[in-house]
Amino acid sequence: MYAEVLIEYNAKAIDKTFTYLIPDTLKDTIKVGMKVLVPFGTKEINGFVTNIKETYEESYSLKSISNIIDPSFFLNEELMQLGSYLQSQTLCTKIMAYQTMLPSSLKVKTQKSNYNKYLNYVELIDDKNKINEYLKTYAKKRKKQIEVIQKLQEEKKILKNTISPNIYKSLKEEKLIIDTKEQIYRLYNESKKNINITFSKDQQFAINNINLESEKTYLLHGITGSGKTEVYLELIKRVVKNGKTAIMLVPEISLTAQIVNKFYDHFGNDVAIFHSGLSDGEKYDEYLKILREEVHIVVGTRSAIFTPIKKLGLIIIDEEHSETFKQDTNPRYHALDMAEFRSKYNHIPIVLGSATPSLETMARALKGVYQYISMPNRIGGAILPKIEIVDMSLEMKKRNLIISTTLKDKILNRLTKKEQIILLLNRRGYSTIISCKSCGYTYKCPYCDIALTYHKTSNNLRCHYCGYTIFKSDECPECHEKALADYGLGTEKLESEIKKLFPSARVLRMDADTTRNKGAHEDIINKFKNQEYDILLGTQMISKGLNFPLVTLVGVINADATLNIPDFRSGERTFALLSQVSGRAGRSNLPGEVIIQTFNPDNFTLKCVKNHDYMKFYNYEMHNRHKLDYPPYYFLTSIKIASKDYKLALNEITKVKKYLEENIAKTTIILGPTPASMFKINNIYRFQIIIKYKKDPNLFKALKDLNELYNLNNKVNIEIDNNPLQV
DNA sequence: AGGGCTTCCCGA
DNA sequence: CGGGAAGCCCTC
Repeated sequence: MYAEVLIEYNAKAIDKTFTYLIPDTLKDTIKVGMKVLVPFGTKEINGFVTNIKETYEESYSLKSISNIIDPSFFLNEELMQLGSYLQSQTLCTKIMAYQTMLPSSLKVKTQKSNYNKYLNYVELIDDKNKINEYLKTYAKKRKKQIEVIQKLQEEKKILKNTISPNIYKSLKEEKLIIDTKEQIYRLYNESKKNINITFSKDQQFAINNINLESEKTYLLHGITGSGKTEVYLELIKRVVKNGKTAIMLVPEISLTAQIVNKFYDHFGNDVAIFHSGLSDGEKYDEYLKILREEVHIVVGTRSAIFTPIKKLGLIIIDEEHSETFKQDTNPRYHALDMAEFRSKYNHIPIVLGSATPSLETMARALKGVYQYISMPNRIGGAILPKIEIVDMSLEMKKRNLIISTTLKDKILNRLTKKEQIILLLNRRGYSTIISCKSCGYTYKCPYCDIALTYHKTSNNLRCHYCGYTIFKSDECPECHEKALADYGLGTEKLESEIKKLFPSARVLRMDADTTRNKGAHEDIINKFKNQEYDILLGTQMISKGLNFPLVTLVGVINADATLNIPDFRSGERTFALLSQVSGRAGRSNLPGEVIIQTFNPDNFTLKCVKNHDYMKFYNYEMHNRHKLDYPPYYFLTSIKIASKDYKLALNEITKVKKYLEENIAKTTIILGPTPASMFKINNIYRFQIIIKYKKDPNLFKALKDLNELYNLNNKVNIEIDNNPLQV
């Protein structure tokens, strides 16, 4: 028998299978989808079996597989097919596709001997005479030893580390005890509670209208606080009752903490969890629980879509609009795409949940491709917070650069009432955007409607989609003030400003810096929840799914920062973010209030946020997208060419454009080449082309060919991203 | 990817 | 002529 094996070097040049002989000793254990050790060139290296066959025709002589790395871990038929689909969609190397699907503890190059974790016990030997003899002989002398023996007679086994080392040693020397061990899981939770939920009308409607026997995709559009989680729990309960299993994807760890606890409460140890915060050992254990079919439910981030759970009955993607479901490094896959594959394979439904669905999803729902289910009311009759927009250009004249008078008064008011406050500071983009500090004017591309990026060396502003360029003038083209600048504010500066303004307030900061360590994230959330602090300030990570009943005020410091990021989706992102952060206010019987500070008080997106009007925003934004040929009307693909050699990169990207023009449909729009949004990193220059298409049967083949063309070129690298989120 | 083999350039 | 860097190509 022969095996086709992929070599575990992620290199385009060896992205093909090599044939090996299967030795007789491994014939019965080896399976497709297993990791093996093979001789390759001069050394032994990890490989991955993609096929097993009886015959072999080539003329070269074969080497034999040395060993199987771990026979209990392999990708099953479904996942092998999914891997191949992943490879074809993202054009990554074959080995990378399969590696992506296995937990990282199995990905390590130098294979660790064992991730299994055990508890060590001691037991008595199976020789009663010998034990009685000992008890008799030393009845008076060795009291401690006899205590242990008696305890062992009662309990059969006791933990090794509860016996003192000297006693253990002496009993072991007398050959009276033996060591035993039992495997344990690092994460274990049995705290299943009996919880009865009474569903709201909306929730009941949603549950009744999702057909668990169908193969449909549902959009569950429920406003913040409408109780989507309880719908998920009920659906999963029904799936498990039918003997099937479920995967639920969540955007990130900050959400996972609260959601995972809810799942533990409802399902106890029937849940496996996956997220990047787990150690390799923990991931290994959770994976093992699934392989051994000990759990029915998987909750995790993006990569949890690849778990080998059997009898899959339902896939849920919570916060469907979240961009974390698309991986932003190779392989650039979208979890929804993978979910659709598994839905078709298993003939099961997908439920997408969101308060602010992505435009793509909403468009499909309205077209009837997805089934649309709406939950327009908050549970318990809670009302949505009142949102007020504050014009910062008026505040500028009062020298209030960071906190407006309105927000300041409201914060003081909450502090005296002992209620809590969340302040959101938007992330700035990577590129420099020029705005007018007096009137809020921002330079935009007339063709692409995105903010122009400032290039200091040439003192001009450029669109990185189409290349449109204008010179930067000294004064604002709108109000003619000399107030054009790149404004930026970090969380640290905001923190010191807040402390200055409210010296008695207890302020907690949450951003990339303060959450670097494991568990720091949860720590901050718990501290704030326990009212150890009055004000929580941070970046977007504070906006997601957190439920703090005492928060009655949310302040958005600089709504413009996300609005002006040069990306056609910046409006959509701003709407989702601000709606979500607004949802943090007034989640109990205390009414909530939101203050949004901006230089663009008339911005349509902000007005829609203010009125909690998703549909109005949707229609407005769809109109823009239609006008400028953006998704969901067109699909996008970005192609980047990277090289240390500036001229070579420019040369090659021009060739790529020519190749595309000759090989893809004439109706397809090719934009660029332009410098990519991160043009020069580590002395590597990157140019990009953006492709907009509706239907192009030739495109995929052309991309595949281009990818292969550059496989053997080690001076130039090509990066292709289908449906990119950031362009 | 990484090792081995060839090529090519330059100094002696 | 030799040595060493640089490029090329193969790995079942």
